[in-house]
Amino acid sequence: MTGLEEQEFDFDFLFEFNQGDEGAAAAAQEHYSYAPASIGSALPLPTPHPSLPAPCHDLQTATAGLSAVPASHSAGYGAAMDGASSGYFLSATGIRPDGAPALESPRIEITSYLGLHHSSSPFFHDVEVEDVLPGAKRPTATLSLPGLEAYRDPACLSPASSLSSRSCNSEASSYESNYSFPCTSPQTSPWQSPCVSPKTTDPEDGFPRGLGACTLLGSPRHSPCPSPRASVTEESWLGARGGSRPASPCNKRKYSLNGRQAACSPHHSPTPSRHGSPRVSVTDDTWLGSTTQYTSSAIVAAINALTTDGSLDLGDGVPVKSRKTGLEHSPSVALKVEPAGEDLGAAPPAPDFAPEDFSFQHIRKGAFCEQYLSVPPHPYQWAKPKSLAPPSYVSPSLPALDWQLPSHSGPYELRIEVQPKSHHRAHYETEGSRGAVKASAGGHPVVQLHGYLENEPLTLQLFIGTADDRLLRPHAFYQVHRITGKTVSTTSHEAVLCSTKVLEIPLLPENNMRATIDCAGILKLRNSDIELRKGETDIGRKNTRVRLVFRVHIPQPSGRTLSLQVASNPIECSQRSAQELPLVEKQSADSYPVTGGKKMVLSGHNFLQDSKVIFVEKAPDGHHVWEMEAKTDRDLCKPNSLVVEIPPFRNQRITSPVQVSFYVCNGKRKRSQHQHFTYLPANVPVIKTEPSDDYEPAAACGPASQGLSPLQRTYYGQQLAAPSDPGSCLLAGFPLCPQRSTMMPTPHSSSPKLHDLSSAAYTKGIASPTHCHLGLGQPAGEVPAVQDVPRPTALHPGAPEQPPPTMLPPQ
DNA sequence: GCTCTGGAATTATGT
DNA sequence: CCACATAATTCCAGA
Repeated sequence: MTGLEEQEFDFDFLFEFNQGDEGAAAAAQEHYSYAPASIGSALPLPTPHPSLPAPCHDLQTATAGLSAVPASHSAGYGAAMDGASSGYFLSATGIRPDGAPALESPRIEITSYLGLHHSSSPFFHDVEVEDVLPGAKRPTATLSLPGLEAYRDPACLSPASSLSSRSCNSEASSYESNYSFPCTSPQTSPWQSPCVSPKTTDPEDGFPRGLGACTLLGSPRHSPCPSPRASVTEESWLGARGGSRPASPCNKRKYSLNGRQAACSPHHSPTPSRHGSPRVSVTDDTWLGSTTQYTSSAIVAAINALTTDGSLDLGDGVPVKSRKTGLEHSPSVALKVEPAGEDLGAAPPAPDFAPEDFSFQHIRKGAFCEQYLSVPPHPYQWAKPKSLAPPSYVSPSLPALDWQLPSHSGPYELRIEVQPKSHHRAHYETEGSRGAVKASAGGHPVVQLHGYLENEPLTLQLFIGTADDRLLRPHAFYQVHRITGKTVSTTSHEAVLCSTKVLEIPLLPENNMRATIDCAGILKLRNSDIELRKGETDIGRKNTRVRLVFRVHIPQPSGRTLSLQVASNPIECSQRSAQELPLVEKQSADSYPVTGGKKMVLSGHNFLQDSKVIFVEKAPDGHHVWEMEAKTDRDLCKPNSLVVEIPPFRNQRITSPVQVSFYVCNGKRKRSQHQHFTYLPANVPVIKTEPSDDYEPAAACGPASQGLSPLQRTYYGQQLAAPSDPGSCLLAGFPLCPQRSTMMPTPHSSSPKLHDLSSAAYTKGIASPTHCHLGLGQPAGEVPAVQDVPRPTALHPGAPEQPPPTMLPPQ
């Protein structure tokens, strides 16, 4: 709350961070040989990388931009990163122009990358692009280009997405150590920074209320596409694509075969990691494994965090297709897409806002964008589109999208009053919009900021986040899609942050800081487009659950900005799942003594009389240690509810809580996501204690307990710490989920908790050395709500990483 | 004429 | 390398 506290937090955070970094760094080095030098230096790099910024189009441009901008934000981030950093950053920042060192590394990678591509040929397009660009820059530029295009813009493919989310932030988040740090980090930082930098420093000023500005710079890439789809008029796409399908598929496959490798190699060069199978990473197992890696990932994360945008993406990430599309489509894209206006990119700021926009919006855009974005004209064709890109502003100071933020702090609480339906069929770029996300009871989700008594309107940011067990972060395969039309009553504006589309919705005092979200649809990006991105480690297959993530940035008297965030319950976005797969939305109990026997009511969808409920205990390595089919009451089974008897745990003598999971199975491969459940020692009181119990045990037990992932532990701990939450924990019917239910946000077990944490809690968690060592990024996961404007960064805890073994989504 | 949808054909990917 | 199953994408058509 107060400044003091906040400061403390930050402080702690930093402190840890540093430690963490070191550790991480060390780890990283261990893992990656190349890393050492590069990493260390790299991080600092913050420098922008020319390439990055470049948004989109032009290398040149980008470059220019970079230098020009220097990266404010990078600085900020940088600081965060290196521990020492702060100082470090500063210097860097100030200096920063190019930070030679940093650049170098990136460049190198890039170059290679390019070269590879060319040679590899798979990505022809890229080549072309490059050609366009002046050779000199190429190295850097190259990267950017890809990214840009990738970005989707145009038509592309997954424009937005492509980079999507993660790029910036996430990567790190990504967690996976696999990454090629080398590549990534360097790139990332550099790039991003560039983006940010522009203005970075104070972005805030510009933003009035917290918006976020966006950024686009980074966006450059975005811009291009930003919405390509979003606005999408898909038409363009269609046209462009021609054989759209072919394209993607083809590409994809190719990639997988060649492309990927090719790509990898290049990229990899630096990094070995990525190994070709990014996909792998996703799986649970992977995670588990990765856990150890945290450190490295943490580093990466940090880096990413620092960098605002996801440079990586751009560079490598972009799939060939994208490029292609970009080239091909861009023209069209530019035209069409944006006309709509809204979407980003295209149009200049003005359009969107138009009448509706509020003054503040205008302010932002105009001012910010321009300020920050001063994007040079684009020489190249495709450049145009990009330039059009919207104005997003990135404010360096604002927390990266993959940072974990609390939902409440002091008097403020950002709450989802009406949750979205658990199913929403996302639309592809090739399709028309499938409408806005709706509430289960009809109507639309509603979000409200409580405790805000000022008269200044604020901006509510909305983006599509992940719904797996890992820390919440922008979803790489889905983007929010702005819906407009007569049926939409809520004004909104689309911006792109680090390749993640963000819908900005005004929160007005006259409306009690409450907003009905009837303007948000969900766009599905082709897996093939995203998976090819350079830093992308997540796999799209079966990764169809998302959460709506809302953020609000509240200016504080002290000049800092308090950022709050809440995530909705998970939303299944695939067509098939909506029709066949069982889905558990709620469970009447989150924990129970090992004796079992209690009836638990599951609410959700697609339950059948033949549905089976399987309880599973996984070892840290992901292997199933125990499986038990629970008894279900067929008579009470309804499509939306299922009564199951909690089976006795295999070990009746546990002394600390053991986390397991269960899922509903309708046959063969029709299984729901795993739901968390905690078995308590026989004599432990069920209800309230849970959190605490879990926590302790977890800590004590260590991995063995397995069930508890680091994250969870953290969460629990946090909860405990936070006074406020505790109550919530109990939720009437749903102990575990309390948060969900109560608070709202969190869908999956873990995340929710995070959100709830109070700042204090937050701090706490982070602070604990333990966490750091663990690598947890978890702690890091959450970031202090308040940030100094200037400081942007910091910490990014970045490291989100931590994947709890258990948590991983099963599927 | 256009958007929103539900359904389903095709294509891609994993085993 | 083929066949089969399942997931992902693209198309269609009706409201």
